[in-house]
Amino acid sequence: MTVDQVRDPLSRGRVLSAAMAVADVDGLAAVTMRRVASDLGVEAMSLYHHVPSKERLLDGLADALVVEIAEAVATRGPGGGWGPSLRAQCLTAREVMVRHRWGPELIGSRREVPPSLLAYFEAVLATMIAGGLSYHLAHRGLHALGSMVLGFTQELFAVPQGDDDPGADLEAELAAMAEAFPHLTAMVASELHDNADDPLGWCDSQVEFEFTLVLILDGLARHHDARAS
Amino acid sequence: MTVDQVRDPLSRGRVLSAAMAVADVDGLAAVTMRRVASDLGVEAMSLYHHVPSKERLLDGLADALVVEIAEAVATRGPGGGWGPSLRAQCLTAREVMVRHRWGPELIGSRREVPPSLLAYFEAVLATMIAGGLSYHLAHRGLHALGSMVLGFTQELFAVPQGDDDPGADLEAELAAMAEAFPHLTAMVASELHDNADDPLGWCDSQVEFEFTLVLILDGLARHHDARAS
DNA sequence: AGGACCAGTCTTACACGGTAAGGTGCGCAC
DNA sequence: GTGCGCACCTTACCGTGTAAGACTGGTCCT
Repeated sequence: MTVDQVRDPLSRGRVLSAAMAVADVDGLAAVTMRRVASDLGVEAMSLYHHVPSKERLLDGLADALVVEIAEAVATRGPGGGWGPSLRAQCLTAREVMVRHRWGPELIGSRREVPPSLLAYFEAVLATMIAGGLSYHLAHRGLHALGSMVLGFTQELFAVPQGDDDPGADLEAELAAMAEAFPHLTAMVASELHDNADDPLGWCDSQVEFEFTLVLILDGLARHHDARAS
Repeated sequence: MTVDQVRDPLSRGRVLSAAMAVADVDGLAAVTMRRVASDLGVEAMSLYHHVPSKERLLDGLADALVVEIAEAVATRGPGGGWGPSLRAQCLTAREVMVRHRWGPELIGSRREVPPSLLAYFEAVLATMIAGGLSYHLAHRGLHALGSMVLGFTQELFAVPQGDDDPGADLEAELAAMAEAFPHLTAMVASELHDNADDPLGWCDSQVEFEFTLVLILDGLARHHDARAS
């Protein structure tokens, strides 16, 4: 019979959406090629036409999560100074993470940082720069707040992959990135300039960790002193 | 032939050690019943006499990790005031996490907090109490520092499991806990007392998150102001 | 000594996971 | 029509966790 309705043709996006739905309902462990496919009314192997492997599917899922965060954060109005804005942005990000409880587990299991994290960082960074913070301080703030929301021990700026294209249009790529993430590229440029003697040391996660640690310890000390007086 | 040497008899501890060795060398994904068994010169099913399931084995692995952290932290001398001591403790904890890169992924995947986390918290808390911090402030510090080191979004104090024993010796258990973790129990008692009207609200992770967030934002603001002046 | 018991290990077997290889049917260019 | 190619399906394989039960060697009672 030709009563079969025309099936809309599946796509990477639909696969990722289905995977996210499964994770939301039944947890990350339930995200299985067969399960996702079945939810889409399709066989498992069909997914491989839109996603190269399960590991990449999970990468995509992580990225989709970060996109959701970045979008939610971007639609936060400026509201007040940079402090309150940042606060609102972080709380929004946390809301998304809480909505998808599998977030930390998934992100923790990825070897590389989801590309869309750059968009999220750009938004947060823009707020700090608009508030007049130096690039250096903003960089540290990014680490501190990033680890708050995402729960990191890992390197934040581990660039995903070595290039596979010969790098002929590497310049063009950099230019595109500069346009998409102006504050981020400006920040990296500034930090690189300040660390001209040690170009690899501009982003040392141990140093950033200690900075955040001191921030917290100082904060606790001030609360303590305030009550003691 | 009886040339077989007497094999030392395997045990939960040896299983966990082997699992940790596998994770250290080849990552968490390589921790497989067959692989762990094979490294012990044994068949996979033999592990089940010492560990009820793979999930529980991973629970045990997470706990072993936290034990390592707690022990490393406990052997840190007092050195200076509470501030420097805390700093040293947190850096030590981080060292262990960095040594076992699978730590965040594993902890993120556990539904419940490893029991030995209490020992670690007790050590950190003891430092704060010795420094004169109030139980309330110390509680908040515990959250802030705990999420720094372990990368948490999850509830820290989610008590593992409902009781399976009828609770006849629940009192005895509480007494034992009070002896093993005196500061922790005192803190909980104090916080419960302060929240007598809402006994469930003494530990609201959202509130704790916001507190830590403000700590960081205030710290950034002070750095900014210091440079502006 | 002889047999019952038992804890620890191995063997076998199954269901379920990811995915390689190739088959099938539909829409389109000529 | 005929051929092509894409999107999907079928089949098959190997690796995983683990249930069920068989095989050891030792220990304890009698």
